[in-house]
Amino acid sequence: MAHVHEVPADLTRNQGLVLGALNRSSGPLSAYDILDRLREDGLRAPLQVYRALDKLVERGLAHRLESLNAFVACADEHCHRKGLIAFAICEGCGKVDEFADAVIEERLGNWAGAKGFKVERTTMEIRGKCAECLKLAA
Amino acid sequence: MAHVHEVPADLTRNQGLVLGALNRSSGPLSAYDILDRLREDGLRAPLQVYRALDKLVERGLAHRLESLNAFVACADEHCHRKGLIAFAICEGCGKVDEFADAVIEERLGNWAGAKGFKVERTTMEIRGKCAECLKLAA
DNA sequence: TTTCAATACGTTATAGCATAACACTGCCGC
DNA sequence: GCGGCAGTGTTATGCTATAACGTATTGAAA
Ligand SMILES: [Zn+2]
Ligand SMILES: [Zn+2]
Ligand SMILES: [Zn+2]
Ligand SMILES: [Zn+2]
Repeated sequence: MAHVHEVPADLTRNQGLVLGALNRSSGPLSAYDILDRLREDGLRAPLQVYRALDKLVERGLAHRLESLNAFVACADEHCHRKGLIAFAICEGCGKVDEFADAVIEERLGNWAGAKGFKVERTTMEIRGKCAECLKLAA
Repeated sequence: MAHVHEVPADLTRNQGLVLGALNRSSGPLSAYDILDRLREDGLRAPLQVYRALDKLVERGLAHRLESLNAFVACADEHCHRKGLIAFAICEGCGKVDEFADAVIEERLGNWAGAKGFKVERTTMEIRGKCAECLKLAA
């Protein structure tokens, strides 16, 4: 199990609930998944979840996985949105591994510099099978 | 304007129409955008477009941009789905630049090798502003 | 040539993801 | 107090994608 951030004290109620749901999950959750898990806590509409997610993602406490239309809690102790983050997503068990790579970041920076392109954010998602799932399938 | 593939002869009617629409567009199109542009040609349902897109993407003639839920025609003469492809998407004008980087690919390969992760496909999308749009804003 | 499998097609209905618009609340600085 | 700002709650709506059905076409195997 990867590192789990302590929950910052200044989150609002809804933000705390949503981050809690993400932290308790073993894999990515869609906004509607989250909503379903928080109905008992009083959440009723998708927008309540999306608004909380926006803030969490903005602060680097959660990440959006574009290729899944889903979200995960940040699993990297040092992450908090400095620099490029890559995700490896297992199609077998759904687990997500989060990592950073300075060389890749530099490489992208070079490309952007050469083209005069100003990078605002980068999505990098690897889909495949994790070691455990490969072992099981063998 | 980037290179445009000649349209392979063995495409079905619907596939040809969809690829045509993508080729004529200056930017990414959603499946529903494509549908709207092809109603005159007889297309009526999203599924007709999605099915064609599936085949085109499979063959490397088009690409899906996960962060936009949209599609582009392949713009790289050599592309055809060998290896990792990265996309730089301008938030200003919508233009998409497609490129490959062997170093990044190798780097990801290394990470995957070390983790025992089997890569099946990779999404890499840079969002930002292209040189032209930056010039205009200045 | 019949038969069978594979592939594409057309249509309706439905599921899943995301935001617009509006009203209201509580908080903090002025 | 007042004005601004961030958060909230709610309803309605829009966009993206697939399920499930049946039909048509094609191209080999039998
Ligand atoms: Zn993180
Ligand atoms: Zn796995
Ligand atoms: Zn391409
Ligand atoms: Zn631009």
